[in-house]
Amino acid sequence: MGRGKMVIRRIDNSTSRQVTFSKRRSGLLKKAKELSILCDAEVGLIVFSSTEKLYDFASTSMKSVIERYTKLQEEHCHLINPASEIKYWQREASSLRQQLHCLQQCRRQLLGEELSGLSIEDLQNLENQLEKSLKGVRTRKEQTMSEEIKELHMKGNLFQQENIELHKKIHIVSQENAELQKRNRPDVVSLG
Amino acid sequence: MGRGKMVIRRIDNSTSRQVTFSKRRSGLLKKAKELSILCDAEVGLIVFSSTEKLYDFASTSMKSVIERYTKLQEEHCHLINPASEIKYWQREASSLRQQLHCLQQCRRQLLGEELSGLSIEDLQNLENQLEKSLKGVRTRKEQTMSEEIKELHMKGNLFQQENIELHKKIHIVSQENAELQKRNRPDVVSLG
DNA sequence: AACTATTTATAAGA
DNA sequence: TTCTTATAAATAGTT
Repeated sequence: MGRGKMVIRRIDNSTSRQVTFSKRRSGLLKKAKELSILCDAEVGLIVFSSTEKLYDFASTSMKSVIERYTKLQEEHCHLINPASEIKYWQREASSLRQQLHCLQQCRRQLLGEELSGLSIEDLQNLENQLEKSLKGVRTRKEQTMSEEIKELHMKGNLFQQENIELHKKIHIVSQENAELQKRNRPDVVSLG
Repeated sequence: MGRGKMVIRRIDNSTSRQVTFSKRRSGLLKKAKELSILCDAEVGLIVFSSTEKLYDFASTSMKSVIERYTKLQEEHCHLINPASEIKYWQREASSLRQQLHCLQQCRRQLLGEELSGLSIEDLQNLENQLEKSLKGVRTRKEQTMSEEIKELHMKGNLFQQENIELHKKIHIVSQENAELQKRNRPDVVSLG
């Protein structure tokens, strides 16, 4: 719903990601509220932005929603005693380890390693992705370099200006000097 | 959004309330998911229907969302008497999460995203790495392709060989057939 | 933050 | 329930 068709994938541009977050967050909160009212449902919604900020809605109270939720989960497995909580964290760690493993494998492939086991299609996709990456990196590098060049030019110009001023000052001072020496010559002679 | 304008107020008719609940619930869950993906947000959504049924979505895990939420609310309050083992696993999960975050960032850079903040040297290194990766991928692709071609050739040859053999057999069999028919012709005539 | 061209969601009907 | 369709609502890109 907008000017263009959206692909649901992380928005790269940080600014538009922020803007979209703001718009969609309010839309989501509104719809959560509407659902609770229209359909007499108990709704709890928690959103953490990528900047760690919290936004939430609860039709009754978040405490009530969370309690009802956890109570329902506990009906199946009693997660109250420490033993099961340990198990929970073990499972959590295991899941995270799995994600890590997956990402590491992906990273190795992006590094051009561990390519055995990939089909020709996979390899083609990887090649396309790497070409895209390379293009992005080069664009960014050139941009950064020209920015730096611009900055160096500006600095150079400033130094040049300062140089000219300093030369002028030196000229003036040496003229004053010459003048003083001329005036002082008689004294010098008298001293000799 | 529908045939008529909606007033946000409890729907009296139980059937259409149910229908609306079903439609809007899926819409809400979809939008919650989209927000989490598009904007890299941690989202948790809990919905209890008026018939006590639970529907939920969590971008990470509901436990993680609820814990983050309650932790933020409690801010300082340490949960008393935590078995040190629980703490251990929490720390473990935290560390793994950090590693995940780090790898994700690395991966994004390899995908040519999130390049702001990198120095020219960083970008140069990244470019070199990507070129190396690309070379590796291409080499591997070509290798895989020529292996496949070789294999296909071999298979083709085998089939061709088999074909030749089959043709020979057919030839022999049909000759035998012709021979038998010739011999049997008198019998056939006597039968007629 | 406002505007609008579009897409998306969905209310009502089949 | 599921599909269709007319219309309301949301929102992506723009100013």
